[in-house]
Amino acid sequence: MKELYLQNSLTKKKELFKPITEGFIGMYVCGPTVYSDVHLGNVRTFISFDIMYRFLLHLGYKVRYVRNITDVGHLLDDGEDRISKGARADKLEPMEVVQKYTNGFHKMMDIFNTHRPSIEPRATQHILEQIEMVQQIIDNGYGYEANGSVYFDTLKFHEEKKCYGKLSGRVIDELLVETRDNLKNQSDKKHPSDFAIWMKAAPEHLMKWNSPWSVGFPGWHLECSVMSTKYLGETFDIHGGGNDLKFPHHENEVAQNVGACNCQPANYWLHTNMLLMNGRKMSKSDGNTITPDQLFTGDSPHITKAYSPMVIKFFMLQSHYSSTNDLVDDGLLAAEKGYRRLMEAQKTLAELQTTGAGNELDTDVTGPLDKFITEMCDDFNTPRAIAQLFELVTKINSFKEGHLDINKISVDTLARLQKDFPCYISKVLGLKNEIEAGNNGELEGVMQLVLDLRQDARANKNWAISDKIRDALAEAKIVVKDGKDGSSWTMN
RNA sequence: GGUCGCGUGGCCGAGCGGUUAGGCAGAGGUCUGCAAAACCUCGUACACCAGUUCGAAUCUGGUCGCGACCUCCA
Repeated sequence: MKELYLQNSLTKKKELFKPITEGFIGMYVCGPTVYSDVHLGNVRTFISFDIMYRFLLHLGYKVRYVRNITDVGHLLDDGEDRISKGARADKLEPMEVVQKYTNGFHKMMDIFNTHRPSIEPRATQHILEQIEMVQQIIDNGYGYEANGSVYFDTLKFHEEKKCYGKLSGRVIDELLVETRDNLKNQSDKKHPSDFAIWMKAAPEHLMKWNSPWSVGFPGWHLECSVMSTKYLGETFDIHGGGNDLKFPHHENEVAQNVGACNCQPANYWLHTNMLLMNGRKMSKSDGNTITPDQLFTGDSPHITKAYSPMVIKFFMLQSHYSSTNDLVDDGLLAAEKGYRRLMEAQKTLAELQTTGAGNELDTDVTGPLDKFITEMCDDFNTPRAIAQLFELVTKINSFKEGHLDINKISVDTLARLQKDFPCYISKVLGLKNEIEAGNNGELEGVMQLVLDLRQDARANKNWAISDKIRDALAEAKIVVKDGKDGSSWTMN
């Protein structure tokens, strides 16, 4: 199997990937909290992990991809549960809220052509296991109960295990100082950096369960520790999430797992970077935000036109997952053209044939093909991998135009190109050909007739008729291109 | 305030000690009835200042600017 290198947040180094069990990979990614419509930033993160999942499958691994749905315990600043807030706002039962936005999330991820995870567990389905882990943490001496809530003892944990803050680069002494002001209204905690693993519920709280400590609900960080352990084991291969989750969420997750099982949950931690818009983080409060639907319809002051899901996805893949990605109209416009050129080349490629008389140009084709995989093996470098695809676009077009002699590549090489090029685009990068999708059989027949008539006019040098047909079609968003071997058309 | 990261040609965006990133836009050319498309050629960019080095966008220090996290966020 090809060597794969990953940038590991835990060690802050790029490392050769070694799975725990040869040929198998366990991957856990923190999923969304389903209390409102999906944010575009979520979309980028989950597209990034989908690409990783797809590529690992392509390399031949058997991957168990677990991505949770957070449906309890994720609190707002004022301490209110996000789901409860959504329930109040929409006048729904909490579980109706969860279902509504889970459905919406799935629909959006389908629109962006991502795979569903192998397992998609919900926090509320794992209350028993969460209670068990809380008990384990208490038994190991890292949890303490106060007024019905249970807290994780970060100071004791750090004194014994010396690893609190390793993932996020925090120093526990600083954490104690920094959050001192917040201590006043959280006096149940021994130390300000301690965090709740079980919370006693107020009487009006909508979602609560019985436990040895109180009628309450689990802490947000706990659910991921529990569900990753349940489905992937105490130690698994890859844990992912947005880099805004590094602290406190992932740091606390590590602490809980080490505290409960005395082992690191994941060998490799991967963090995706944020999606920006016009150079600033997307934020609802200052209007610097855009929804997927607004992008699809063009209904936003930030963009000049509508963009299709695949164009948006292609735009995102042109930057590396660990870099910020700045969503700007010019960038989207450029991505749209590049994406179309890629799709056109795919169509052109399907029609190429070679006699295989020579093989002088074989490496021109196999080189970029090989390099695509090499780049992807280098921490999923999609921008560089896509650059290799464009090298091939030029080759494909040159073969078609006759600028390069197609008979100078072997039958096998052309066959490989015709198999791998579309495979990399659709299977590895998950890009669908939206241009093709707009066509249908009936239109195909009509267009053939129209182009035949126009060809007759051209043969008679009747440019007036010929141009009239072309202009009228352009009005209907159909672009006619006159090539050497007749005319072709595409939907614009 | 603390921690971390970033500043690349008109725009997006890779690279992270010597070798063309790539896409889009722009200029010239080939082809074509014209156009479009396609192909070929082209710009010689790395915030600023100082240092290390035979050699720096890439390493070190400083300056300025931006961002993320520290409190809910993918």
